[in-house]
Amino acid sequence: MDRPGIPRPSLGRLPLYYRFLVQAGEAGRAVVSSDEMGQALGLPAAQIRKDLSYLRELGRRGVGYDVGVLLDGLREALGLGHQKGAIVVGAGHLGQALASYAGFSVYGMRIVALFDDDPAKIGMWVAGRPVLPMHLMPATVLRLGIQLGIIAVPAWAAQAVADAMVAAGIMAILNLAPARLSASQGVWLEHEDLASRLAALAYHVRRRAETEG
Amino acid sequence: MDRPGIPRPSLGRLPLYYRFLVQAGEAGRAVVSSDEMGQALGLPAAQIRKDLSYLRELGRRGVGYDVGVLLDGLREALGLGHQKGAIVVGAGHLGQALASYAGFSVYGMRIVALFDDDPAKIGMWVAGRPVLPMHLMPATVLRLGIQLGIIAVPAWAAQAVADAMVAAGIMAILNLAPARLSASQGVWLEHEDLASRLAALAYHVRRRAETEG
DNA sequence: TAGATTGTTAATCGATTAACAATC
DNA sequence: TAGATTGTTAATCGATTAACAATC
Repeated sequence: MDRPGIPRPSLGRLPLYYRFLVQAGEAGRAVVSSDEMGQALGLPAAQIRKDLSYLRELGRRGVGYDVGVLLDGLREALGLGHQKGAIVVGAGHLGQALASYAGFSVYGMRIVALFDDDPAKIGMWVAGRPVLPMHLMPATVLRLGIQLGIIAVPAWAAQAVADAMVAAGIMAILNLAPARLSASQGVWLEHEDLASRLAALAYHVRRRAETEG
Repeated sequence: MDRPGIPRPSLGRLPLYYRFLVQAGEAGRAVVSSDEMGQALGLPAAQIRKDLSYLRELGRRGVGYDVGVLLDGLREALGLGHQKGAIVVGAGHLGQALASYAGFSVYGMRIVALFDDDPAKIGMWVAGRPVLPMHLMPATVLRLGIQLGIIAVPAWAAQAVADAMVAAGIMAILNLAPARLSASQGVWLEHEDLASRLAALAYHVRRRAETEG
C-alpha cells in the first residue's frame, strides 16, 4: 500500500511555507496567495502551488489560501500534530548549539536531552536539557516515545551512535558528523555535512574570480 | 564566456569524493575505482564517474583513478588550491561550534575570526579565534582576503549581516539562520536551515508509523 | 589475449515551469 | 460580469542510470 509520497525537493520546502504562515498568522493575515508566498520566499508561485497540491486541496480558487487551513494541512502532512521530542547524541559545541537553538519550537519540536560518554559533560545542563550518559539513551527514548535523533559526534563515533539509535527505536536520524552512515531499512537517515557544504561554496568563489579575470 | 559549470547535485558530492580520497591516501592507497568509492559512500559507481567527468579526464581506463591525480583535480575544480579563510558572524553557540569544528581542515579551510556585537562576547577567544566587533569585519575581510562568510545570527539580524558581508567583498555566503535572504547578483548565497531539515524528517516518521498501523 | 574499468552516449526518470480551465 | 487565483495538465528541463566502446 505504498502511497506515492511527497517528492523530496517539495518536502524540503514545506517547512518554509509553514514558518512563513506562522509569521503571517501572527501578523494578523487571514489569507495569503501563492504569489505572495513566492515573493517572500524567493520561489516561483507555480512551484508553491505544485508543492501544496501534494497535500489535500487546501486553497480556494480565486481567493487564495486560508492561513489557518493551510497551517493545519501542513501540520498534518509533516506529522507535527503533537509536540515532538528529539534527542541529540554528542554534547560538544555543536550538540550544545542545537540544544540552545530556539528555531525548533516553531515546528513544535523540542530537544529533550543530550547524550555523551565524556564524564566531564555528563551531569551538565544545557539550556534546560540534561546531558546524560549514553547507556541511558535507550530507556529515555522508550519512556518519552522519542522518534527523532540528531548525531553530533566525531566521524569515527557516528556509525556506532546510529546503530544505537536504531536499536533504541529511533525512526529518523539527522547526521551532522562528516561521515556517510548506514541504517537498517525502516529507518530514515539524512546527512548534513557543513564542512562539505562550505567546500562546495569555494567552487563558486573560484568561478566568480575567473569570470572577472 | 559562460562555461557550462558543474551541475549543483554533482558539485555537492565532490567534497565527499575529496574526503574519501584524503583518507584513502593516508591509508596508503595509490589507485581507487569508482566502484570502490561507490561502495564506501553509498553512491552508484556510474554517478561518481559521471560527476568526475565534469572535471578533466582524471582516471585511466582499465585501471582506475590515481589518488594523487584525482585529489589534485578536485582541489583545482573546487578552488581549494591554497588555504582558504572564512569568517563567521554570530558568536553564539552555533558560531562557537563552527569555530571549534575540526572538519573544515581536510579541505584546507579555516575559520579565522568571529564577529558579534554583544559586548559580553567581544574579546573572547574560541578555539584560538578572536571574537571581534562587527565594525571590524570589513577591514578584516579586506586585509586577509577572505571570500567566504557564514551567518550564524538570529533570523531577524541575518539580512543585515548578509548586506554587510556583500559590502565587505565576501563572494559566497552560507546562511544558517532560519530566514531566506537575498544578496546582489554576483554573490553566491546558500541556505542551510537545520530546524526545517528536522521538521521535514518528521514526515518520514509519520509515514513509517502509517505503514505499520 | 582476457579481464578490468573508465568516459561518454543514450534512455529513463523525475522535477520545474508554463499554461489554462475551474472556481470564487 | 470581470478579475483573481487555485489545482492540474502538458511541455520543458535537467539529473540519474544503463550500456558500451575505448583503453589499459
